[in-house]
Order: sequence, then structure tokens, then C-alpha cells
Amino acid sequence: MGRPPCCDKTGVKKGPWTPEEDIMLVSFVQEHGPGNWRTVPTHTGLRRCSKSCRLRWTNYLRPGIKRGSFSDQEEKMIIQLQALLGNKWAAIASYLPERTDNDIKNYWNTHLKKKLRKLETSDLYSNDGHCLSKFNSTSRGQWERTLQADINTAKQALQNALSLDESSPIPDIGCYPFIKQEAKMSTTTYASSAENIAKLLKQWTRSESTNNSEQSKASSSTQFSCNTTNNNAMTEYSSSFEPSNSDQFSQATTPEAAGKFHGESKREMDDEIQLSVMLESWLFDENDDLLI
DNA sequence: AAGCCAGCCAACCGCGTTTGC
DNA sequence: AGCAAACGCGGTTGGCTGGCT
Repeated sequence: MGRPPCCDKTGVKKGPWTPEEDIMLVSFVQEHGPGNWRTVPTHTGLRRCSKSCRLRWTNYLRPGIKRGSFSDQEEKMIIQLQALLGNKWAAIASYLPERTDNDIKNYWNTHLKKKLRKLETSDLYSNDGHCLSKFNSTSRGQWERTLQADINTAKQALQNALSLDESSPIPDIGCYPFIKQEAKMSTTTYASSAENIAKLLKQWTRSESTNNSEQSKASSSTQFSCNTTNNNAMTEYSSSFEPSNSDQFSQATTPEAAGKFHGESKREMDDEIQLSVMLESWLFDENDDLLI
């Protein structure tokens, strides 16, 4: 005997999420926290499967998500991390806490892949094989050697970390900027979340004003009726994300952090911290050197 | 103005791993 | 211990949009 079934497979709605569905989901997470996705459809009345709810939350509604175009810094980080980690989008996303793995994956597939291919062909070499790039052959060679060396160093660090004694001292988290950044995130993500919801409600009310009566009928069945003001919803939502009761949220801001929250062992966390620190210093040290 | 096409991105699908019974 | 379902991740798809002809 296994777990009880997560949701009815029949009558499950697919396709784009409506603002009111978003609000229902946000309302659920506000009350119960992220997780227990299998209970979402029954608790909220959403006709979505739990998997779809989780995806919607992590890729769109989760606090702290930055939308819009990627900065040069982010772009460079993605390129370097992809070179090091491969298509481990969740791992890459953990270094860009404001971006989702889906976003990074999409950005890689639609922009960066093309950009790099272009660089490799037309930009790097002319038809007769002469190098035309802003990377001259020397600097490109240097960059490749550096990259390879860094990959080796990272691998070595990982091996070392994995072979660490249980009694190894735990690094002081406070001394690592990356960890600090994450800790800082926990206080700022909720504001971003409120922004998300504000936008959501804005869109919703806009569509409400122009939409057919069917939608308003459906929405009236939720706790977020059309009478709910943006302010009320935002206050209610953001208040549930106060730092005092939001440890779960702040720790689960990134997929990896979420993994930690779900009981990763202390040693594994130490290993990850060491690797994170290495990667981070590598990325930030070299970002200025890499010309795209 | 209409049709076609390419780009973008949200959402779905499939599969390996984890977890609860 | 073993099974079944949840979970998490990476790959893929399909619909929307804007540009071009």
C-alpha cells in the first residue's frame, strides 16, 4: 500500500492559469505554506493536478521572482555555470535566486545557445578560418584554459568536500557573501511577492471589467471575490510572509534550499556550501574578464 | 489587410528519485 | 522490504505575438 492518490485524473483542467486560479493557489500557500501539493486541489477547489499547482507556484507565483530581461551579469553567470554544470537548470537557478530554472532554461534555449553558436562560427572565425573575434586566439585560448582549470578545481573541491570528516568544522555561513545574499533574500522576497500579487490583481480586475459574467460567477465562489480590494489582498498576503513565520519560505526560495529544508543532512549542506563558495568566487572573480 | 513565419515562454510530459504506507 | 504515489527536474510542445512579405 502506497500513498493515497494525489488527485483525480479525470476532470483535471489544463492550459493557461487564470488570475482567479492564481489567487486561489496563493491563498492556499498563504495559509498552508508551499508543499503538500497533493492537498491543493481538494483544499482550494482548483481543478488542477498537484503537479501543475507546484509548477505554477515555483515558476510564476513564488516570492522573489524577477521577471523581464536578463542582465549582462546574469547572462554571464548562466553561460559559465552551464559550462561547468551542464544542463542542470535547477542547480544553475540556485545561483540566481530571482530566476526560475524554467526561465533560465528558456533563456538558454532561445537566446544564449544561438548567441554562443554565432560567436563560435561567424563571430570567431572568418570563412577562410582567420580569427575575427573580439576574442583573439590568445585570449580565447587563455579563457578556455582558465575554464578547464576552474572546472578541475571545482571537481577537486567537490571530491574533497565529499570525503570530509563528519567532525570537520562547519564554515561560518555569515562570512560567505552568497549565503548572506540568500539570507537577505528572505526579507526582500516577500515584498517582491506582494508586487507579483499586485500585478496579478491588477490584471485580474482589468480582465474582470471587460470579461463575461461567467468568470465573475466563478470568482464569487472563491474567498477572493470581486469585492476584495487590492490593498486588502496584498496586506493579507504579505503579512503571512513576515520573517517571524516565514522561515520555511525563505529557505525554500531556491530549489536547492528547498531540498535542504526537506531534511538534507548537515554534512551534505556543508559540502554544498563549500562548493557554492568556490563556484561563487569563480563566477564573480571572472565575470569581468569574460567578454560575450 | 491578410497570410506566413520565427521567436518567445508558460505549461505539459516523461522519467528518475524520494517518501509514506 | 516492497509498492505506489508524490516530488523534482529536464526536455518538449503549443499558443500567442510581432515582424515581414
